[in-house]
Parts: sequence; C-alpha cells; structure tokens
Amino acid sequence: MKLLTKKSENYSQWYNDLVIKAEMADNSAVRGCMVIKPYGYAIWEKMQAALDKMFKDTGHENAYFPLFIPKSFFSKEASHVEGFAKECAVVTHYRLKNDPNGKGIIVDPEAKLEEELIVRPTSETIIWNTYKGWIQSYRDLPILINQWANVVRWEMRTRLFLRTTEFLWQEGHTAHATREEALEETMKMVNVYADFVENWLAIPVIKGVKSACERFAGAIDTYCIEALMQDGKALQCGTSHFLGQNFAKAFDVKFTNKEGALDYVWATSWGVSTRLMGALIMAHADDNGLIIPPKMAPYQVVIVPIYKGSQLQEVVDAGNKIKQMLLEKGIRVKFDDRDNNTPGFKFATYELKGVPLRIAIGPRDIQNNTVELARRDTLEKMTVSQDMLIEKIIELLDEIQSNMYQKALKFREEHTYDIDNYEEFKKLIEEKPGFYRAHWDGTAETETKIKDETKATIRCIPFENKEEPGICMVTGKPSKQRVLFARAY
RNA sequence: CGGGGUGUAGCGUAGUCCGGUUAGCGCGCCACGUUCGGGACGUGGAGGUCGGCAGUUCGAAUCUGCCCACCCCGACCA
Repeated sequence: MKLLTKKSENYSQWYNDLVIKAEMADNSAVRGCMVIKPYGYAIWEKMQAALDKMFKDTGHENAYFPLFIPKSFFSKEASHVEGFAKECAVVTHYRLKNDPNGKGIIVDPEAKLEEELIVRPTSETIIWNTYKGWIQSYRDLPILINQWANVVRWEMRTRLFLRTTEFLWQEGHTAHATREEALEETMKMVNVYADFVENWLAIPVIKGVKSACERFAGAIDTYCIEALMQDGKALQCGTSHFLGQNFAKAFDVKFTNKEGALDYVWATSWGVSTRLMGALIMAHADDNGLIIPPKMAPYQVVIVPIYKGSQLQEVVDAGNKIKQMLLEKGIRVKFDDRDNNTPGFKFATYELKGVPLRIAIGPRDIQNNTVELARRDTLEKMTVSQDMLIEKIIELLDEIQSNMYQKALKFREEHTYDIDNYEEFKKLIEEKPGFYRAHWDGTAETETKIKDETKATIRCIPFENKEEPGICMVTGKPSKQRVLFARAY
C-alpha cells in the first residue's frame, strides 16, 4: 500500500499526506484552520514544556491577555497597522437571530458593535495598552511576560502547521528602562530560540537580523532564526523584535527614571509558533514517515510483541517487564500489545509516527534473552541482550538526537552556496534550491528587485558573519558582507 | 482575488464524453476462525442525500444553469 507520495514527486503533497497520515493534524471545517490531533498535540506539549522552562529560567513569567482587541488600539502604531491590516478577522456583531424569511439563522443587524473588535493577530497593542497602567517608575521595570495563546491571521494561502489561519504560539512582551537592556533581552531570546531548536528539535539554524523589508511591523530591528528544509526552502523558525520606544510612544507609556526624568519605556517582543511542528516534519521526515528526535517524541520507545497463539502470555509478560524497567528510568515508552494487528503493521505504523526506537520481542528473543532494537533515523536493526538493554537504549536515544542534528546540518551545508553572479543566481535558485550567500548593497530597491525576479528573499544578515568586503551581485555597489538568500515558506 | 483541477461509503477510487436494472472495486470497519520475526488470510456482514439547489427528461452520478467546498500554482505571509 502506498502511504506517501515520494518526496521528489510533489513535496507539498508529500508533506500534507505525512502530516495527516502520521496523525499530526487534519484539515478542519474552517477555512485554513487545522485540527491538531492527539499525537501532534503531544509533540506541541513537549515543545511548550521545554520552552516554558527556558523562559522561566531567564526570568520570565506567564500571563494572559484578551483575544479581542478594540479597533482603535490597532491604529495607534502606524507601521504596525499597515503590516497587519490586510489579514485581520474582525468581530462586528454580537448576536444571531432566526431569519424572518424562515431560512435558518442570520446575524442580527440590530446587534452591531459600536466599535469593532479585532481577533488578535499578535498582542502588542492590547498588552501595551495594559502596561500603560502598570508602569510609573523605573522600579516597576523590567516587565518580563510571556503569553501562551492562539492568534488569527487571515492569510490568502494556508498550509498545515506552516501557515494556518488560527495558530498556537507563545509571545513574550517585555518592558525595560533602557535601550541597552531591551537590546540585550532581544538578543537573549533569539539565543534561547536557537538553543531550543538546535538542541531539542535537532534542526540547525542561522541566527541573524532581518533586512528592513522583512522586519516585523512596528519593530526597529527583528532578529530571527532561519532553518533549511529538505526541499531547499528556508523556514523562519522564530523571531525576536527590538521595538525601541515605538509602542511606548504609541500607547504613551512613560516612567520616571533614576534621575527623576520622564522617559518612554523600551520594548521587545518575541515568539515561536506551531510552525515549529512544520519545521520538525520537513527537516527530518523521510518516505517512511516522520522522524521525531528523542527529546520531542511523545514516546521514545515502542515495544512490539511477536508471538504465536500459545506464546502470548509469555511474550506479553516479557514486554511488560521491559516497559516497567524503561518507565523507571524515565523513558517514555508504549507497549503495543493489541492482538488485532500483525507485527509488520505495527512496525510500519510507528515508523510513520516517527518513534525513535522500536523493540521487538518474540519467542526467539525470550529463548536467547535478547530483543531486536531498531533505530528510526537510520532504520538500522540490531539484536541486544536484555541485560544491556537499558544502557543501550539510553545511549541510542542520545545518539539519535545528535545524529539527527548532524544529518540536518550536513544537508544544510551541502545546500549552502556562495554566489557572486546575479544571472547565475537566477538560474541556480531554480535548479538547486538552498541558502545562497551573496553580497548585497543594503538597499530595499535591490532586495525587492531580487524578490520580484527570483522569489528569493533575504532570510537574514547572519550574526556570525565574517567581514568580507565585496560588491553587490546586482548593482555592483560595495558591500561589507554576504547575506543569506533563499526562497522561503 | 486571478489561473488550473477535483468533489461518488471513514480513506482511495471506477462509472460521467455517449442518460437506462439493485452505483462497482480496493483499503478500513464489525463477527467468527486460522494467523503473527516487515503493512496476514478465509467466510459472513454493516456502511451511499453520487458536494448543494434548480432545470431538461418516461428516466439523471451522467446533460444544462447557478451556488458551495477543497487541492495545486500565483499575489500575501510567521
């Protein structure tokens, strides 16, 4: 049975199939929205837990702000409105009634809201309106708050996990007394994201700053992490914005500093979303299905019993014993002792779901005091003595985690090219999609021209860039360093 | 919003051009039995407003009109 279209045939189709068949998500009845299924949600919960701890460890607290934002709040920061206006869902009425013509139910025209409410596409405005009431003195600062929430952006085109109309995310919103402190926070959080994505999701990222065109609406600077997917397209995995005093000015948030003078507060905001689930899928999966890194996996080990009728009890007992041993070591394990599926079916199922390690145990193993252990990342199978099993599993989970990272890193390196000739760039971005490091004159005009002609955008100006003087590949004007181009999701 | 495509059982589909018995098949599902070291098999069974509405006709999944939904490619975007 053909479960997935091959990656090479139609990557989009392959990705959709994979998401749906691996029990991550379904398309929902609402345009552009998705149902996150239990298996997918379990992975999201793992992400939440890891990130939440990292936020707390860096001094942040969680809070919650409203879903609805009065329209007037939105208009206060000019570039922010401009950036989001085109994709907002708007609540205009608060009541339904029976259709007087007897055709079901209609919106009651009498129940029109005095002021429309925007369903948050991001919460800067309502949060800064709130912070205004919280901040009078430098002693009230910093405010370091994170919110776990859903947001709505009415994009034209949607894709499961990568760009859904409604999505889940966290958004941090901080307020500081000084520019330096806010800048430090912005950098700190982009580093937290990079740390998380690399060490937990096993996806290598490039940290950098966005060009003016790609910057968040309302920010002075946007820092980001960019990853490369297996089809050669880039995916922005997280952003951290230095908002300067833009929102403080828009919402009139002033404080008395140590010197007794009034000043506007400095702000940052930062977020990652369920898009990371898309990244996880696209960075690692193969034609057999998902590959979930051990630190993210809802279950790290699955035990599949193999038996003929009379051996059932013996094999199930052995399986339970192994399960118990693994649980005691804090390893997340599932023992699939359903008797209505064959072992082969289960093998395929858990490969599709991306479970990092599989134990198969049957009569032969019981006789030899062994199990068969199979790695999802390499599909390698080995026979292991039960006495060594726990140690071996702990070792392998570690190894799989780092092997996945190394493999993704190697892929990225093999798909990162230096390019100096624009004509060649136009050709190569088509034939060999990936990251292209090129000189750029720093102007929005050139960037826009490149985007229009090639669909490639500047993903970021990497932080860890060595000084390398050159000339812009389009205009020939001087450039201090190479920037990162790619086609992106 | 433009261009292309598709809607038939939970999923995948045949049939539509050229209207004609009870809409067929595979997977899945239910029952029983045999199986079980890489997606098992047999027997029996359940499951359909053929996307919707209207029209043409003795008769519509099939023809006509309108509408709706979804997918792919653009524009937009995390």
